Amino acid sequence: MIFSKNLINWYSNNKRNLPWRTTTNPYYIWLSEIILQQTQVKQGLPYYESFIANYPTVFDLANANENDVLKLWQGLGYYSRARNLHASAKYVATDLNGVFPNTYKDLLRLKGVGDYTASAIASICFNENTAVVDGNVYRVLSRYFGIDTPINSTKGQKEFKALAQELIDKKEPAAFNQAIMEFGAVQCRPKNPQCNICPFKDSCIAFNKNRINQLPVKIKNSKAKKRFFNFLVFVSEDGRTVIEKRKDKGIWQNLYQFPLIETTDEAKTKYIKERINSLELLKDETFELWLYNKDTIVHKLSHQHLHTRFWIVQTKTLALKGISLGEIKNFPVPILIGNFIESFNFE
DNA sequence: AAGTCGGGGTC
DNA sequence: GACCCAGACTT
Repeated sequence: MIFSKNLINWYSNNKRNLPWRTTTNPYYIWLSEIILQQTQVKQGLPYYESFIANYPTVFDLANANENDVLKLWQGLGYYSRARNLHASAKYVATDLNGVFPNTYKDLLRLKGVGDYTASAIASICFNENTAVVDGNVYRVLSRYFGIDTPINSTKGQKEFKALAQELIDKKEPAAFNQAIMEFGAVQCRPKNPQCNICPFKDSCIAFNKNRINQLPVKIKNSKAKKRFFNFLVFVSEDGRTVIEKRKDKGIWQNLYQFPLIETTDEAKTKYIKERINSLELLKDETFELWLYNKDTIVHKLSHQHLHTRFWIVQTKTLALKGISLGEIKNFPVPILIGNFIESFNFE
């Protein structure tokens, strides 16, 4: 198909120089694809570099502690990716003797690897004829072919996957897949696409019907909910504080945080004081309480707005537990906590 | 089929 | 504010 040939041609002339494009080693390609899920290249790039530097082989990653893997992932978000990455590394290292699955079908068995990622690895590493459909592909195809089916509907997913599979260059699946994604990322962008210099503008339906800014169609998602977080930052005279691991399902699973009091609305100082008094941690210890951030920090996630306050709790000593202030930097924490630690400047 | 899971960036 | 990003998984 001429469209596919032109796309590959465009790619060979315009592709960015990226580190994972110099290898077909499935470990590195897999690593890059997991990191790049719902993540722009610019944001993922330094994480890719640090992962291959710290874990040059799948065995290194498999032998790591989950805490260390999460620490390296800190700030990238969607932390289930890191947990699944670690679990899959163990699976490949132990059950498969370090040899990656080499087909789309078998790759799908890895935790954290879905249709897109299995297609990407299978095509890039093993020349399998499986089309990738990511956000870029949805955009390029919906515009070029003028397709109105919502891309986040079941019907849309099937339709675009089938179309991409029809278009893929069977002799160069790796080049085609990367070409269509790169084209979407660099030229056929969500906002202000470069239609004026586009090699496909004569045949692009959206461009010729002046519908570029209407496509792709996407079903709107629900609004973010408000939550109110009160973190208790204990600081004892002997330089210790308290952190805890988030065990529950939900955001930030297996990351660490200061003891949290979640309320249904902006908490009053009196209420926080009462809650601290009821903690076993302090026994009969007296404490001084002050609010660190006068302005509530609103940390925005995709589906939640976290109205956050950091309460400093100064005491003489802490009953058992706790860590020294300097140790905090070894634990993986959400960026919300990390930013506080940096500004508070422990020790 | 609808929700959930982050953080950074653009407009 | 709304929307997007080399999506996957759970309910």
